[in-house]
Amino acid sequence: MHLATIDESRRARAPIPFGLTGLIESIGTPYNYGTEDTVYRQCESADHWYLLVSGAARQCAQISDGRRQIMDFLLPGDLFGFEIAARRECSVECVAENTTVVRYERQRMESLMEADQNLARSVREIAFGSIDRLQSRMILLGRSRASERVCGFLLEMAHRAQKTIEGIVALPMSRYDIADYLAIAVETVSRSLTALRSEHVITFVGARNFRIVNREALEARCCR
Amino acid sequence: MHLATIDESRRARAPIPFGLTGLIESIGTPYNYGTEDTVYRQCESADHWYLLVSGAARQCAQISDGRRQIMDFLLPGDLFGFEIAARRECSVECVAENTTVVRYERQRMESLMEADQNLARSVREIAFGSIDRLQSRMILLGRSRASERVCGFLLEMAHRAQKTIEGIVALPMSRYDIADYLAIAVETVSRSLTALRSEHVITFVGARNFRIVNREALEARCCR
DNA sequence: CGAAGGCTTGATCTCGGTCAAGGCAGGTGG
DNA sequence: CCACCTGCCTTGACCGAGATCAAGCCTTCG
Repeated sequence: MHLATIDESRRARAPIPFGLTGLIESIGTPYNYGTEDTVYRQCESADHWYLLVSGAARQCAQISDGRRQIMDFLLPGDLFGFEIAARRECSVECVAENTTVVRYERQRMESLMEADQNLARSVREIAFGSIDRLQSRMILLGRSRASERVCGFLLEMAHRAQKTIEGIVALPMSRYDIADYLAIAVETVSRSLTALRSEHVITFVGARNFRIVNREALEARCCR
Repeated sequence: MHLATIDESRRARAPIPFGLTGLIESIGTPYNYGTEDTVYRQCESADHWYLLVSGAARQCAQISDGRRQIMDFLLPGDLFGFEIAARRECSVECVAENTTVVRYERQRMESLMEADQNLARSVREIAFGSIDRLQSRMILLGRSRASERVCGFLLEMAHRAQKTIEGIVALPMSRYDIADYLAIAVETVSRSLTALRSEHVITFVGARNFRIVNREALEARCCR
């Protein structure tokens, strides 16, 4: 039931959240990136907020042992970069070609929120929504098997992604990214996907596109 | 470095956050609970915010397989219960005798925030702070060994707890609660604690109180 | 005193991490 | 056009951390 929560709150804010549409031109600055480009790095000063408009990115933290944890994948409509601290906790790197983000000065947003109660409430709700999603993800990381995480991930992507022709869902990120998002090994991701394919739950169109063949089976495998 | 983040943001908001001190009398209603009492349950309607004043509580979600995940332990000064959804995602149950919370009507807080920019900003910062802490916890759950989790937990408790005489730190919650918080088995919690004790990193005063003997060793074991 | 719940310890088993290798597709240079 | 390389993905074999099962201990409470 919590995986559903992820999707609902996600869907609610995509593709472009609240009244930001009008703000994009007025106070935001658009930027364009390619694959593997960095929007910002861990420990840089955190004085901007961002809105991802097109493409995809990953938000990740480097662990001291060299591995990394991907906190979230950022898709069109996602607002990100509002740390409370002065420094970035995570870096944000693009995973898709031609990724566009709009950047807003934090100070300016602050004063804008003072003036505009609707904006203030929207931002608050986005923050609370993030908390809900993070809690759901905590359950996923804490209390589920590797194969369940993969199923949950596929359902999440299917729900968030703009559906293309015939229900084909794109996976813009690599298997390595998926592994670091779900906190399991690449090999395990691969094995889980192979299992789902050989049991006709999903099919693949190349390595980076899939289609759900048996949604019931997929859902049954994710919540345990 | 992320475990440190947990502590910092935590300390910043305890014992009583921002200007709520004045609000407690004016618009909040105090409630008193005993051990195992429920403040609210999963799926109840979510139209109040709460401030924990004394005692301790756990915020937890029930998983379909019967297990549970404890999202957070609530200690004095913690504000909780701001779901975006209409229904509670988690239940909150007290773990200590004589736990006091103050309840605020959400509607009333909303309108108060419209009037008081400082309050609005404070709430926003609390929310962003929660996000930071949740992300740190995600790293903990995703990318660390069982023994590291236990060490991190002890350090967190030592930092949050009001220090009693001679650096003795109370663990108000049971081993089962700790296990569900760290997403490991009770037996593993017990074994890790035993190991730390037999290596003279900590000592116990009864089962529910401990003292850090060798802080360096404890810190070295948690961040990997 | 006995019962119950919390805590600890031991024995066993299993999921998934790690190591190793091979397949496949796209890009580059001869 | 083919050979080669490189990066990504998949598959297999093995092993270990930790879950699970089982049992005993200690404290508290009726």
